[in-house]
Amino acid sequence: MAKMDRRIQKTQEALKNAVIELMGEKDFDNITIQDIADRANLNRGTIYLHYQDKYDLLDKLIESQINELEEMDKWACDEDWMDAFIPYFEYFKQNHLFFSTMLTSKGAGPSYFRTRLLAHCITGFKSEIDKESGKNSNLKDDVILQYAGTAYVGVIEWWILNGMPYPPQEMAKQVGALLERSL
Amino acid sequence: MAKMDRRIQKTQEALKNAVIELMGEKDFDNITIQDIADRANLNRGTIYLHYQDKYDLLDKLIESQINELEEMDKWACDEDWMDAFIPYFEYFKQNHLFFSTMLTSKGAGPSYFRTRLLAHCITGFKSEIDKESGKNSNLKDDVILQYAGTAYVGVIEWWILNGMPYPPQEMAKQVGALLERSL
DNA sequence: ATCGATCTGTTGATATATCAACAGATCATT
DNA sequence: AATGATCTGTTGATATATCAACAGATCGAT
Repeated sequence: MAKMDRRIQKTQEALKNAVIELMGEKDFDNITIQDIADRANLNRGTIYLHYQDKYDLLDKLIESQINELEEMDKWACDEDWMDAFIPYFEYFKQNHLFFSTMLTSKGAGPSYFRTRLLAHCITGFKSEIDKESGKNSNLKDDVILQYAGTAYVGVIEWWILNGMPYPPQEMAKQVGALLERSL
Repeated sequence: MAKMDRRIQKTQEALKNAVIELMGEKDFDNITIQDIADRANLNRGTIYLHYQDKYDLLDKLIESQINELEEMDKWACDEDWMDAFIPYFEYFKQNHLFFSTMLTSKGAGPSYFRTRLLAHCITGFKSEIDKESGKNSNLKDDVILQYAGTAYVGVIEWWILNGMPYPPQEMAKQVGALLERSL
């Protein structure tokens, strides 16, 4: 995601917010391209410059959100295991509308987003499994990853859908501690 | 203001908000075109497509705000004298950030905007002076208009700068009653 | 007084967004 | 089944926004 033309950024941002808003009001299948264009204050044709149809739009929106997470992976890497999660939970908080909408939406398959998010987390955890201390010598990587991944996603989901009852730092500390035990 | 290209609307809206924000932070003279472009998330060159310099920008921004008021004059015309002001005060409330910033700004001349607003109001009142009942037979139009205009603008200013302590309807009723006596 | 840094206003090539119009698809109603 | 209304995806002409680069102006610090 080097540098994108400002107009594309704005268009995508407007579309993202429009979709989030509309999905809060009706089922995704009942949302029309015209609705999205109107809400985003864009010409309908503009949408087709970037996407095939509304499903492709939703896909790519999710994709780009996941990509932002991947971007964060590169920066915060070798920090303390607890603090490493602070920026993530701050990010979740900033985009909580997106996450809560995507995690609860019924329309576009029962949370296709959840699946994508889980896959991303598992990929990210792969290189973090402790291979040295021997504590995992009897455990399969598959199992560890699935365990830690669903746990992590589950906590994120719980935190978002319950109004983010703890501050990001607290969540980062807790989740960091738990993940360190699991991996 | 028939129908404007969406892009121009968005650009102007972004610039308006950027200028409002920045004027809340520093003196207008110390604001750079680059600042405005950055805040509005626009290319600096784009500003020059529409304006000569930052002073022209401010002028035109004020101008367009006044124009919106003129647009409203056309619609709400022959209604009840009290209710006629409701949309105006709702409009003031919606744009209260603009009004409060423009009315307090020291940089661009001690409220050039106030002068423009007053001129607009006086123009609007011209056709509303009671010529029939005879109650104004001893009074000069000039004086009446200046009196009512400054009074009206003064109340708007007070209302905005004091956090809009009464709802728009209440303000419309009060101001409507007072203006009816004066004109 | 000179430097370096920033701001300014402008240019040209390019990318993107807009708008109006189109034909075909879908869907609800009659 | 026919009708009308809306949605869809696409097109072409046009308008606007972007970006990088430029030279000159301004200003503060050395």
